[in-house]
Amino acid sequence: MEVDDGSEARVEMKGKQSVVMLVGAPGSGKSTFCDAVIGASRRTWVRICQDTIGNGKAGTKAQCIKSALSALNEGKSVFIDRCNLDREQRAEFLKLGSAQIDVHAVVLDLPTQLCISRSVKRTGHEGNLQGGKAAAVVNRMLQKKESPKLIEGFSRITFCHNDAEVQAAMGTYSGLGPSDSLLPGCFGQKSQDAKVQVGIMKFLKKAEGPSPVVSKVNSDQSVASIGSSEKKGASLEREEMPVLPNAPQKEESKGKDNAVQAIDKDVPTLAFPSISTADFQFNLEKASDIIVETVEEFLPKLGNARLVLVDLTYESKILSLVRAKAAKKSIDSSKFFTFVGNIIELSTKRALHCNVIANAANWRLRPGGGGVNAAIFKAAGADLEMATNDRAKSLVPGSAVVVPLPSTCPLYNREGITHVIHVLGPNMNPQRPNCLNNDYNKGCMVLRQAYTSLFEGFLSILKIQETSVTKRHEELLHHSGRGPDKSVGNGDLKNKRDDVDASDSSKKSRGSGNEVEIDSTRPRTGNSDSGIQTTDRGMTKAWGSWAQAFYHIAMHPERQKDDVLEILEDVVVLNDLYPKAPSMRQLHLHVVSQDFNSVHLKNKKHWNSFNTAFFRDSVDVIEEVNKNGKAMMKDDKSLLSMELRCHRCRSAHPNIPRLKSHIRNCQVPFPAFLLQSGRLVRALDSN
DNA sequence: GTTCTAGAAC
DNA sequence: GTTCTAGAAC
Repeated sequence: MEVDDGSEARVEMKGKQSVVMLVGAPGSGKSTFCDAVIGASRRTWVRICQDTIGNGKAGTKAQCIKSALSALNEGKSVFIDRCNLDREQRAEFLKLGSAQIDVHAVVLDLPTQLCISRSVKRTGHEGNLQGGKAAAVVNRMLQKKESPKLIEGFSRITFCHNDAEVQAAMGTYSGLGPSDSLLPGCFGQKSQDAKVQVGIMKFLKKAEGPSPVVSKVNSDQSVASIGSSEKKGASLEREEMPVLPNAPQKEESKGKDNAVQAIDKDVPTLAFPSISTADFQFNLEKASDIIVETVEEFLPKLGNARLVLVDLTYESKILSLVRAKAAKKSIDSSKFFTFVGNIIELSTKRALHCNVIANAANWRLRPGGGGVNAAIFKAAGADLEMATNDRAKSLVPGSAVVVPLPSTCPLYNREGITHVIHVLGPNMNPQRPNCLNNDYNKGCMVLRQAYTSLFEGFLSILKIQETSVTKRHEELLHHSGRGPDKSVGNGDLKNKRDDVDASDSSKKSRGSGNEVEIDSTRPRTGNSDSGIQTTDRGMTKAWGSWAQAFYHIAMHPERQKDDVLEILEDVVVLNDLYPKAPSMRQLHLHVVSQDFNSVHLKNKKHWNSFNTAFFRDSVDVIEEVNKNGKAMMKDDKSLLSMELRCHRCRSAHPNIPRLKSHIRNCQVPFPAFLLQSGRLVRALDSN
């Protein structure tokens, strides 16, 4: 399996071709997707659209196949731009695949309402699906849809549920050079309740099979065990993205596109324009390198926060360069992606919620001029001018200044933007003051400084927010009646964040339950899209960042090639990240040996997690699932602090070193319960 | 989950 | 004084 590491690793043979089948309802953006990739790609693509294939009019599936074949024969790659919603429709096109030709699916699974509203609104669409009929047609089609599966013959399937994911996928395909190929596998699929159980049971059946996996390290006997990391009421459900109580439909009635799920509103996001490439005429190739490199450097520091490079049109050269370079570096596209839209109306017009935006400012920090600077100052009104003036009077190239927006500011009210970061890049335009005269040595350095200052500014906002949220949490816990401290310096920022929290809460609480308090006080960083889980008792639970490792692997197994042994549709097989099996988020099944003589087993909690009732054997869990449909964890922390007893002879020992020296020599047979029901599986021919 | 460390236990 | 544990921080 090759991995895109930015080197030549992904090159296979000369001229690897792809057939990419778009899967989605009318209005889901299939044609836009194809056009964006074709416009930016270094590979030759042909879009085959059934709506136009008959001399500009609708044609047949057979005509599409014929055109696809001839394009493939010419060495081109092909987009199949038709709905392809059910398996039967897709089957014919899958036959186009071969050893040299991968067939991929890109599933544009956007909200039905959005597809309908786009279909209804569109004029002159090739498929002639306009007006009121569209809603009925889209609805009917979506009722019949079957999600594509690898088993149909796709080598890669990418699911997109919102605009951001669509643009990330565009970036991935735009970045493909003529001889590149993408990793196989299924990406971005959301779990569906019913199917999940099936998937897990399939996996458990494998473990029950005749030749269970045998632990490779110093084991004399092995047992397959199941470990769910749920502490309370664990049921065998795969993790899925938490769903917030208010689905996007509410706002759709206002006629806004709601492509991005409500969940995105909780993710701190910086939207920034390309600095210096417009008015200051900075070289695009160099600028895109600097953007991607600086982003790559900052992403690990940003926790769950996102960076989004924004430009006005799909034809934007800088966006496509950055998309391609970011894809080549395998930058996490959920953390950094490019986005088409106007930076001052991303939330209301494009459903991308950004709490911070960057302004490509001028050195005097004055409104006017053109482009982004003029637009932002105009949209923010006098509030931004005053707030900026409080912070700084001018900027040197390569620096940035963070300006909190007062709550009266229209950008704050309408778009939910809490801060603007002004940033000044190098000027390469001889028509403008302080031109660098084509000195790109200096120019690149200054541009890099500019992005660094910008991202550091964003980081400082995140830290202030974190402190404020934690503080609020503490206040709630202690039922403190006093107001927030009015400290000098960033005191106004702190208050502002509190305002934001309050407004978030009131939005969420409309018509929904009373989980708002927990939601609005939870830490905002470090738990990302994944760290909060609602248990079946309606409580929310935060996972520590360490416990998320499996989640990240499960979501993106292709990025962990050193640890991952096998990627199946429902299951990832990997070497333990920690030599001693950890309690992690994500249902996982361990292979554990019975010697317990490991240097990594260091304390009481370690020992007792394997040698008390806290430990659930896979045999028992499977039986419980078969009987009750789910399995429960032992909800008893005291099990982990019990006295230390030998797992063979049950003798008690005062501390870990004494216990360990005992178990090295204890030869008493294993207790009876372990010997029953196939709990112990013998490894090879040793005893 | 691991690492670090103060303080308990020896 | 050294060993070990338990809790906090990561």
